[in-house]
Amino acid sequence: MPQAPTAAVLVPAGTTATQALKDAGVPLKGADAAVVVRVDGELKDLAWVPDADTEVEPVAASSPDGRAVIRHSAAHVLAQAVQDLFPGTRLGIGPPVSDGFYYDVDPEKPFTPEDLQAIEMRMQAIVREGQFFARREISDDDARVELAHEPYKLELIGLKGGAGDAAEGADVEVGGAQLTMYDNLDPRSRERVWTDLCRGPHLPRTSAIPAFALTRVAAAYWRGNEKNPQLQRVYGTAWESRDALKAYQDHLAEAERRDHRRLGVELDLFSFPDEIGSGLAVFHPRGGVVKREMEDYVRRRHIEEGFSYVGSPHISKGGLFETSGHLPYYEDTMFPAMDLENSKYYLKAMNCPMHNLIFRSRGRSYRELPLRFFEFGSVYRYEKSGVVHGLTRVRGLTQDDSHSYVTPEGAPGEIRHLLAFVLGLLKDFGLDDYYLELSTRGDSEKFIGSDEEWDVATRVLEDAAKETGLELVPDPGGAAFYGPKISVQARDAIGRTWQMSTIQYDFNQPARFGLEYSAADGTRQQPVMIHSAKFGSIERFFGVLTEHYAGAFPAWLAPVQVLGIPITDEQVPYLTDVARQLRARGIRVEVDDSDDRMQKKIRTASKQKVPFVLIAGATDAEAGAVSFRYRDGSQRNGVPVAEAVEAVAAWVADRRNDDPAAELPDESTA
RNA sequence: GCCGCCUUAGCUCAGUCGGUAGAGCAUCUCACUCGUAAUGAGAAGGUCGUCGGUUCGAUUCCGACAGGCGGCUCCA
Repeated sequence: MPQAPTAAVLVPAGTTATQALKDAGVPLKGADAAVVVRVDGELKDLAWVPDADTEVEPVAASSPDGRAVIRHSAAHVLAQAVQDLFPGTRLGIGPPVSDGFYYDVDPEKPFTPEDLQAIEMRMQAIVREGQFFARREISDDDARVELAHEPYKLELIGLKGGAGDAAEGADVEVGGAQLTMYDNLDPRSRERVWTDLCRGPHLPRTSAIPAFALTRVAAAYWRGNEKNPQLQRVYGTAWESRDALKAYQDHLAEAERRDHRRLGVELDLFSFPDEIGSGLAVFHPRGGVVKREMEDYVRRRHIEEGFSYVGSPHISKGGLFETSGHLPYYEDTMFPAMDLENSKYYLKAMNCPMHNLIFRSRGRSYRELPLRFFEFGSVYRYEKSGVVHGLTRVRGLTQDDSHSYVTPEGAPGEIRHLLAFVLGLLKDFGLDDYYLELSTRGDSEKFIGSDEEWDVATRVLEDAAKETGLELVPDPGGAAFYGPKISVQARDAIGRTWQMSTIQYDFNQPARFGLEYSAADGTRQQPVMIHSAKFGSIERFFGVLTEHYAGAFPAWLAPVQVLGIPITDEQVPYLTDVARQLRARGIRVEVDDSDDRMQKKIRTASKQKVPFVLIAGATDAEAGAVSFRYRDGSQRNGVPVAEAVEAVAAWVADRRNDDPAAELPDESTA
């Protein structure tokens, strides 16, 4: 990415920043052009004229701030185009966001895709015209008169200064103490053709927007509150150059290709039959292999880390969830109760109450602690219909859920242990793009327990999280009702983040369940319980992994690890024997004995993303050899069968996450 | 849950300005036996998401419901 021209420039009193930059030789055209200047951390228009000589820092179009300015200006052009084409449309807010911008508007009728095209064309016309963005200060009262026909803007005027709290993005419109309007002026007549309440800064002219495109239209609640009316949110993206826009669009296209929902169909991994219901997945044999490999590995690792594998049912009488405290808080996200034998039975939405009962099944000694229960617990949550999304947001999921029961003194050590375990596991699966989030108590009444308890719990988690050296993002108010949590947020192919692993410190449930252990001095003490899910949910982790590898799973996870392709039918028995030897080593291998031509079989294997393709023709068979073809198209010909079997078996046994290829050593010692 | 859009063969999609439909891939059959991403020919496959309404007639128009997609809100 190009670097901002950061060398400071002196703007003499009474001179425009533009003139000073020009005199200093700072570029004003192109991807590195200065689009605004920074003065004491504040961004100013290029037309800004200081009262006294002032040092400024040019802000390049390609810098994060520069892009935000381009996008903000593009949002204005969007709103202008909308009002040109659909007079009477009211304006909400139009801030830059990551990778683009949006403008919330309230038109007579929702926009159609054709409307979107028309808006984009009108925007292009406005950009070509090269209208000036002119800043104008205005008093609150004058603004109320001028914006009398814009009810949403009037509301913003009242929020001035504190606007950042009022609505995400609102502070870009009315952030400061002094209200400003930005007028769009006709380049020849200098007549005002459009105006908008805005804090700025903006590009000098509409023609300075280098490249933009509208992306989609959707509804959004005014000021983010579902009680408010829904506006039409038009999304767009804008960049410092056509190339940057193109690169972004290519990125989106690539993300679409990696979409786990698409790959799930193409690779025959899983599906969501309508007959079962929304958000309820079935895993097909190939997806089942991946899922089982994930589970086998994570189960083994839990046992190695001192966890005991336990089991619990999928439904329970409601009293259990009353005791745990879940039912009063989350009844609306649990499936409705079944009435049976004068009891209400619920599908479980969490596993912890069941594990608490295992703890309580007999007297516990401090000598047993930390006591660690783990299982693949299937839970059901009635997610709202609009939020269900592939495997990443489902209504039936399986958590690799564990609960550690520890003495209060033992809690910090156990949390460090869990955190190291979790991060190690993610790494074993090749996931490394993530950060930590610390979710703490908020103001809401849902959080139970004393301030002191929360403080202790939060500090313990925070200390452990900081020790990892990973980025730690605060998430106030995001905690569970019973305690704070650390979560690992992983980024998927499209840059969305998904909560994966969680570690939660819980001092409430042990009290609610009356959990006790006998301490060394003979007294009865209450343990602390620490909830932890490593994948989070198997389904979500599956989805994220699928996108991470674009369906080309590491060999140890791949549904089919080796595919044998004969050059002619003659080699089928030969390859079948090779397959037998591989199968004896635990390798998942198939031989393609279909009628297809060899080239077609290779194409099919490539599309199925099989890591090792073993080809054998007469030459190979006579030599007792096979030829490797890897996913990247590279080859290794004439490899003796014993060596080939060993190479594949070793690669898989090593759980290597990189892609096998000819130029890489097949036998890893690393 | 809210707003908008969408639902035609296993998959991806044409199409019918209202007269019950078509392609490619996949599948099956036959021929071909081929050295690193698509051999050829043929066959089979759909009460056009479901239910209701309008109509002489609905896959097409209208409504409800279900499912999907994009956002918003939510996410123990």
